[in-house]
Amino acid sequence: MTNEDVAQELEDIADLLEIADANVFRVRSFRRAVDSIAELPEDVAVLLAESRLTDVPGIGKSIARIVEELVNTGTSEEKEALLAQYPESLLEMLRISGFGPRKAAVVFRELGISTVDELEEAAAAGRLQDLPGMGAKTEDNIINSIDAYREGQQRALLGEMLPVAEDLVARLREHPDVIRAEFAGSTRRHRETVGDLDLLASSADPAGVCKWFAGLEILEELTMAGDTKVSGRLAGGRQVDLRVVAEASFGAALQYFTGSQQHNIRLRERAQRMALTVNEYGVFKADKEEKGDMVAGTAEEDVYAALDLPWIPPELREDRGEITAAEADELPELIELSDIRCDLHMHSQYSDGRATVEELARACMELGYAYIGIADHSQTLTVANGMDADRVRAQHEEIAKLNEKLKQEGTKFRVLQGIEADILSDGSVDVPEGTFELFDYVIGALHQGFSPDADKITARMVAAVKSGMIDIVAHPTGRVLLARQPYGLHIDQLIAACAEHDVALEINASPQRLDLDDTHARFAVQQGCRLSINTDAHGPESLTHMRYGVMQARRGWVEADNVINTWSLRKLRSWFKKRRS
DNA sequence: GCCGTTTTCGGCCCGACTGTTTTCAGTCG
Repeated sequence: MTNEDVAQELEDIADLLEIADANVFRVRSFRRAVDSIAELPEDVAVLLAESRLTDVPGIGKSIARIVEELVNTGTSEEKEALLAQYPESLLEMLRISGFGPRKAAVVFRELGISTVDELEEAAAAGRLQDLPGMGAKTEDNIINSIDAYREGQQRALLGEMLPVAEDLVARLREHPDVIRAEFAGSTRRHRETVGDLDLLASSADPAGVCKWFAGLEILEELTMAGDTKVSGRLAGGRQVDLRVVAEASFGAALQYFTGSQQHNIRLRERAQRMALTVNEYGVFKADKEEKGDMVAGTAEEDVYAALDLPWIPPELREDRGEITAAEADELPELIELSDIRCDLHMHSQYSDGRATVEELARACMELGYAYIGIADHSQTLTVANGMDADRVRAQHEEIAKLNEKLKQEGTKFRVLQGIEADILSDGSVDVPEGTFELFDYVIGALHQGFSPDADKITARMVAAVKSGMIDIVAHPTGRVLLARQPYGLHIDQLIAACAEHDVALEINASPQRLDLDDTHARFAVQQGCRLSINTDAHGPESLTHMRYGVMQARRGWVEADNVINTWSLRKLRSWFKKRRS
């Protein structure tokens, strides 16, 4: 059972407990455990075997016992007992916006409704309006929400939503009554996927701005329209929320709406201990004499300062120890896009890229890089026009000529020759016979023969790492966001091997991959691995995806020196050389 | 159910909006 499976089972229990009207704090505990397990870099089974599970924040004896039961038997008594009272199909109903556990319990108890289809039918037939707390309007909303749900309300890629958020913020800023505007939420935290867009503005006339925004033609549907808050849906069903506050509260509101929810809960608990209270309008005194006195609110930095903390970068605000680190003044100095001096994984026309080597080089000079590496596919990957030995030699000559030309032009920009070599089913590396010496470096990658057997895949990759043939492991888990699960892989073993043999792990910056993810990147650095952030571009236009790779690295607490792309060409070359000797 | 620089018991973040209510519960973030 994977961590994801365990988290799902615990979430089911939390949902069922809520339907069963259990203690709200008990439910909250389960939800906290779900989050903790979902983002664990290590396998729960490993933690369990080493009795380290209760070290995880939010997991105590009871939940640890349930996890143990799940890992050993695939189910738990807790869940079975709940399923004896409520059918599992009720859980799907909770996905319907505006329809929660209370209403689910009522329709099941009163009318025996247990599926989304039955719910829709009952709402359409007007059978819900006699139930307590429901009326004709409720039925309309349920029908609309079920439509939206069926449209497929899955999360969207950050790479798709960030440009939309940037555009909407620009439009807000053009409004004459808007003082400041930003996007917040998971978009500002640069999460790899985004559920909805959270926008924030300050104004002396919040109601006027809300009214204007509610009338924008890009909102295909309006779901909520108050004097300080507007919610609607974009084409395609994506939800957008706008909040408008007074300028004096902008910093507090930005902090609040950036989240994450767990991070905010930790902050507020801390505020309570300091006799303060935090909400989206500011930080206020909570003790009797001065109750309500405002301490901070205009700037986000001031909110943290009022809580005796340095400002915490949004990417870290996930309740993963950032508040403790901030307290001790031990926040990482996160890598920035401007630290990146090269991109080492891109494809030219020598395999499946659209541009020539020179076009890629010129585009990267424009981006301000000091050098790049071309890494075309190897011969086994015929579908991607992988290079055989002859083509490797031809490319080698072309790159040498280009470097000579660049030298003549007086620039120090240089092009390295790498290769994205397939790691074959026996763990050998597909570098064409007699060409190994030509390459400045080799990237190892898995593209075919995905076995369902995690042990096999792991052994194959570890063998390649141990062979001394590869310098970087490309997109280590093989996942494609919202499309393909990672191949089964014991990533802790791969990370251990990379640390031991000084092989870098890639953070593939393609918005569809972002592989490694944030928690694995952090774990890899903790284990002593180097990382390499690369775009895997197949044309010049996707070279700018580098920013998404850097965002993911920042979420993984990664500093510039952990990433080989921040090194000078001289330093990187000597590292490659040392690895070969 | 979890947790501890007031605590091993007694707390647990905070507010907007909606729809159904005559003062508030449910849902959401």
